[in-house]
Amino acid sequence: MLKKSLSPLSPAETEILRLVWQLGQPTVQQVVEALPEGRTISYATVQTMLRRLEKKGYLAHDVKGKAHVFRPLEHKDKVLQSAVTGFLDRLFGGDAVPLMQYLAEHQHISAADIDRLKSILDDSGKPSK
Amino acid sequence: MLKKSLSPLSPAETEILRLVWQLGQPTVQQVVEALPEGRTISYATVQTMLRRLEKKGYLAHDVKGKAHVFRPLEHKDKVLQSAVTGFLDRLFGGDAVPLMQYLAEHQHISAADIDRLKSILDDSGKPSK
DNA sequence: TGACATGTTGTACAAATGTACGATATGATA
DNA sequence: TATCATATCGTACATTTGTACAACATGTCA
Repeated sequence: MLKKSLSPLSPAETEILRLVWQLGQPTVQQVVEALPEGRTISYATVQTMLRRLEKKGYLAHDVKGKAHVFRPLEHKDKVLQSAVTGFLDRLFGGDAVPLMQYLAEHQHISAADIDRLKSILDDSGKPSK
Repeated sequence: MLKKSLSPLSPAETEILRLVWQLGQPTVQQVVEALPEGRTISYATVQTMLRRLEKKGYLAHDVKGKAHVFRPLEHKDKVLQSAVTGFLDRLFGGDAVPLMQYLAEHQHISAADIDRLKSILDDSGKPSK
């Protein structure tokens, strides 16, 4: 069986896909409502994005009343994998460390987050056992 | 004085801009040679990217012999800022923590890197002095 | 059951993107 | 100085992207 690799996601599509993950099984309307403050795109545009995501194989929909309810088809991890890898390659030549440094320095990371990350880092540092 | 915000960078432009940073003051030829293994795009295409980057205000060039020598106009940090922020917003709703977790879990981070990151995290955790 | 609000569908379209060819200019070299 | 190799410049062009309108369909409620 040939494993069709996913079509590339455009930035705007990525943005919408994230909202679908966040919402679970949203309708177009719900996605629109979940758009972040200040991000104003029309209902029709969101709909187009969802349509394209479906065509590209990232989503499927069920009909509920007269509305479409969208749900993810591809595993989120898989999508993250390729999105993050692509980004990392383009901007940092594939090296995660400078990106992590950048994030550590420029983003707001809470004390709790720090502990959590530290333990992940510890685990990956000292393999298994 | 109005501070014109930078035009958005396309993925392919980003890829090329990174190489310019890496190389310092490269010619088209040098950028082509620095392309990662397996990334095959023609000289002419790289040239177009450099031209567009220049038009968008990210690069300038000097003439050296018959070749153009490109150099960054915008500060790398500023570009990283907007590229990382955009990516983070689209894929993680602006929250850096899940991205860091993802990187910590999926990328190869050396023990030395871990120490380095931990100290950065410590510093950002306990604000100054 | 007829109108209304709300959905989807079909379609459009300018701009951006990724890719590159052909023509022309120009240092270098014999 | 004539030729060659190497640059740039102008241009092209199919796709993709971002955005959205108009038309048609369909639950719902009075």
